Amino acid sequence: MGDEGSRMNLPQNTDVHGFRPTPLRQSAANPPNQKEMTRSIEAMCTHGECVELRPQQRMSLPSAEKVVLLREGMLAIDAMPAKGKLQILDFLVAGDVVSASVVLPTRGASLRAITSTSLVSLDVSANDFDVPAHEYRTLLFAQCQNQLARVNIYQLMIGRLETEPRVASFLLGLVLRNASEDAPDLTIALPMSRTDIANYLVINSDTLSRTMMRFRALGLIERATRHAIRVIDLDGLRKKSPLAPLLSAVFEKGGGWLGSGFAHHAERTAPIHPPTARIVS
Amino acid sequence: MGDEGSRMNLPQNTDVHGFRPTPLRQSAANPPNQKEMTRSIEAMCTHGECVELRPQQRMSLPSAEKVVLLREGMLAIDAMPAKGKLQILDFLVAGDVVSASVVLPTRGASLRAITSTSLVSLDVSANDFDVPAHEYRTLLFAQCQNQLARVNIYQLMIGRLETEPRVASFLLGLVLRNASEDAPDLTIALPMSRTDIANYLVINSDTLSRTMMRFRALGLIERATRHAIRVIDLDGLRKKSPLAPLLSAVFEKGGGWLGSGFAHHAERTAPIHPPTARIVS
DNA sequence: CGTAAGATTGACCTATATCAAATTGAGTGG
DNA sequence: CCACTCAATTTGATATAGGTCAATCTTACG
Repeated sequence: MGDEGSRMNLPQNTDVHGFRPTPLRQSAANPPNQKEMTRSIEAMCTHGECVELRPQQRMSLPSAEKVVLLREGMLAIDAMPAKGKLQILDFLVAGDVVSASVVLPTRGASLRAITSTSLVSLDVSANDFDVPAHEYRTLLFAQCQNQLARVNIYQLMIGRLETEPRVASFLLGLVLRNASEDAPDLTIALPMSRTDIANYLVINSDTLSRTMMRFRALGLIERATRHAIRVIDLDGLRKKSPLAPLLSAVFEKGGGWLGSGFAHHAERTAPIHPPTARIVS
Repeated sequence: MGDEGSRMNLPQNTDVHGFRPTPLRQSAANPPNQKEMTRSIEAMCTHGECVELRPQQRMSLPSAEKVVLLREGMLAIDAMPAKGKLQILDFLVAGDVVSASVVLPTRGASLRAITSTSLVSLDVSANDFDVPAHEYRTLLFAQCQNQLARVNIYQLMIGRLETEPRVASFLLGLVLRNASEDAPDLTIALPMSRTDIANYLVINSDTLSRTMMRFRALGLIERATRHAIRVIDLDGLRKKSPLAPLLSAVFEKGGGWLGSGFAHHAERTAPIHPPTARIVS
């Protein structure tokens, strides 16, 4: 298909959403050479089909032999375990990959763009490009490990935590992922709607709203815009989340468990307009 | 350490639990040669440290460079997201592997033997044995994919399903994994306690009990022994589980999504005595 | 048999879901 | 620049699934 589909003249979106394509991160154990990896990815990209999606545009899941690499923007993985009950399994950011095994063919499962996104669809079995098969395998393995770690945190979040700890953990994860020690800009972007967040956390969006408001009343956070909040009392937030140590270990700079979380930088987040939805593929 | 630890004279346990060490299964995409794989595993085993665990014995999680391969028996992966709230992330059976990335270092996370188990601890970075590095990588990757698929189902189960569908899905998964088309023995073993199951499903054990009783009253299942139930009305069970199609696709013989589920054969399940707990390592 | 851990059952209560109404605010057209 | 419109969010009122606690009941095993 090439990169047809949806690359029409978006007023200014192409320039507005603030996501830089970041290189894939590796798992802590056996970290392959960073520069090498980046090159591999570039090479792989030239062999895949590029697709651009506009906000709220959907895409079917990659087939078994395919792997989708997100280069820019934010994607949601939607699933529908029970009729009418949407669950968002993950928010993906630049550098993340999706393969069929990451998202089983559940009824109603699909990828949905939160912001304008740019992605490449690669063929897993095609070993015949510039990239050595070994490197390629390593990359996939690293990503797989990565996904597993993310999924683990998610399991714990939606498993036994009550609403407050759950929301706190979500926010904390976002902050830790973004914050740099020197410039503690604790603003986090939430390009997705409250409903999306609620579906991710497996709570009601009303309940989410109430909880966020309570956090605001407690002086833990404040609202920057509708799609960005600033954390005021980081320690207070930590106290609300039993997963705080785990989140630090995994997401924090230097914590070094692995990279590539579901967060992204906030200061570049500008107005995001979700125009029309359209189905691709 | 070799295989010291806990191999004292258990009355008859060593002979009683009915788990055969099964070969690792592969993901559907790119399935490596089965016989080759089995050989790899054998070879790898000779290079790892073997450990035997008795029921309820605990073991710390494998360190980052290690991978634990379960050869026989059943293990639970315990985690404690919030103080006092145990969550069982997975039940592992012969052929499954655990690595650090599969279970993040959460507070209170550990492996616990449900039945007597036999396992090997392998060093991921040691590429210098009989097994070609390539094969080894492939194996790990396949297992990783495997885990991801399992984890996905789990997410959907504990995510948005209510109690009945959740329990039904759990049972259905177990049945589908065991049943062979010709001899539909719908007996499933539950070597773990109700509390363990409840902690896996993230529901209260009281609620689990009630639900199971309701299923029994509805004629969906009947109790064989305390640690085994028989499914009477498979279709009835399916109707209770929105995940039925997914479970079929993943676990059913010939469904061919992948192998290695959390279920195991039931007819060989004999009295299981959980004697004393002990901490290893 | 006796005993104790595990499983079932009942009574009650609370955290969230649900539903609906009120508010906000981003995009639009004058 | 302002009023207008519609969707997203917040907030209030109410309902309920499932959690909690305590009292049996079962069953494995000494």
